[in-house]
Amino acid sequence: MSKLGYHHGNLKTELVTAGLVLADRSGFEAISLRELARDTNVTPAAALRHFNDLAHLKAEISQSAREELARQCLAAWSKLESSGITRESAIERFDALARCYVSFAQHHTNMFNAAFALCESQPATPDNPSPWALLEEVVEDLVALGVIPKAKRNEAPLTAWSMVHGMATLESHNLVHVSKFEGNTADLVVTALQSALFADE
Amino acid sequence: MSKLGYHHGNLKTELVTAGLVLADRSGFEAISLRELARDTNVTPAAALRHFNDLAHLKAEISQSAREELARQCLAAWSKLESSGITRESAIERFDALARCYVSFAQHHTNMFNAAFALCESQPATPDNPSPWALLEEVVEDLVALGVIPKAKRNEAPLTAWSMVHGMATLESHNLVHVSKFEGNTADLVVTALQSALFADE
DNA sequence: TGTACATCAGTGAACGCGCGTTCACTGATGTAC
DNA sequence: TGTACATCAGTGAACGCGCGTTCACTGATGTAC
Repeated sequence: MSKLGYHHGNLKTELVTAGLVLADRSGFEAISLRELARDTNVTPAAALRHFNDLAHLKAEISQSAREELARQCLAAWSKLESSGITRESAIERFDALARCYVSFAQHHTNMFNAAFALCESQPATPDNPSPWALLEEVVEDLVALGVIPKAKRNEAPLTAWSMVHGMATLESHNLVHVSKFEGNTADLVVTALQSALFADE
Repeated sequence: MSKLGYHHGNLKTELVTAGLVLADRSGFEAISLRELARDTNVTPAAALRHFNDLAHLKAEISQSAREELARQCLAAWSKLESSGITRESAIERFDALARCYVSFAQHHTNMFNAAFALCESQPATPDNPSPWALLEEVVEDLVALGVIPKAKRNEAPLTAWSMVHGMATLESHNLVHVSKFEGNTADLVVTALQSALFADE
């Protein structure tokens, strides 16, 4: 929040933000150190005072995209009418998470690809919030409430993730159009997962 | 097949092959025109006599990776003992396809990523063989044999693809280890899909 | 409160590099008669 | 079967570019006394 002083004050954060914006507009591959420096009105070398190299910066940008995905899912939850820990509310949250994940890939294709781009470095801190953590959480609730049988406890989160992530990936790569499917892909995911995971009764 | 003459004779094909090898070794992003020219003992400009630009060449390399995936699935089918058009044999083929797809991503990570990398161009001809076409084929068989109910005919292929492709993607991005799941991911996919798609009886 | 000084966070110039693509060219191949 | 000639598929040099990273530097900030 510093004025027009010599010191920027917030450069590290702004570099990541600029990277997210650039990735969203032009794709994760378009990110370069010099472009980010231009976008933040700073010398290229200045950026390297906050990151070892470009790879580390890109890793944090990718993380930031994952966190944005998780934040959108949280926002979708907060709009739900039901609450508490009933079966209905837990199922509703599960569905909302799956729908949000898929629709994020549909509507923010570049950012979704950035979120799961291959990176040469690892971020310094864990994702917060984390899409995977949200999924684990809601699946645990469903197990606790008996919606998902205890026998499936270990496998259920990964089953759900691969289905959801798979459809999201197909969406973001424009591969759904390869199939002639003419329906709502989020619905497809939700019903398939309910058949695969939920208890019969 | 020409000798050491001035004309290469097979350059177009060899460029794609060299690209596939390079992608497998160093990743799809490592592909450059000059590197491929070096690998085929040819001048960079020579490559551009066969492709408009690097983007078109990369698109064909990516296609070639998809075709390799499809070929491996076909090879897995040919090893199956059962044959004919019984329910058992169709289910076996379905399972084998899912397993092969996932295990391809596990064991040929770079090539799987190349197969579904984002490309700026489209290949000139359709994939042959095509992983998606194989999947459609076997699902159609399962519908015809009543293993998958007719009501699910339209959605079944995409459901199967997103599950299989999702797990494969998670494998190839080393994300399965984020979950603490300690089992066979191909088994997971197969059982989940059977629950989601197959008729109850 | 003022001052000396260490540390922090930038500048700006320069480096070397590999890249995609272009161009005029030339040797090899294939075809018409 | 031989020859003239068009076409094909390479060469090799050159272009301009944007890149990541380095370095010595300097102005701003914060701290000890």
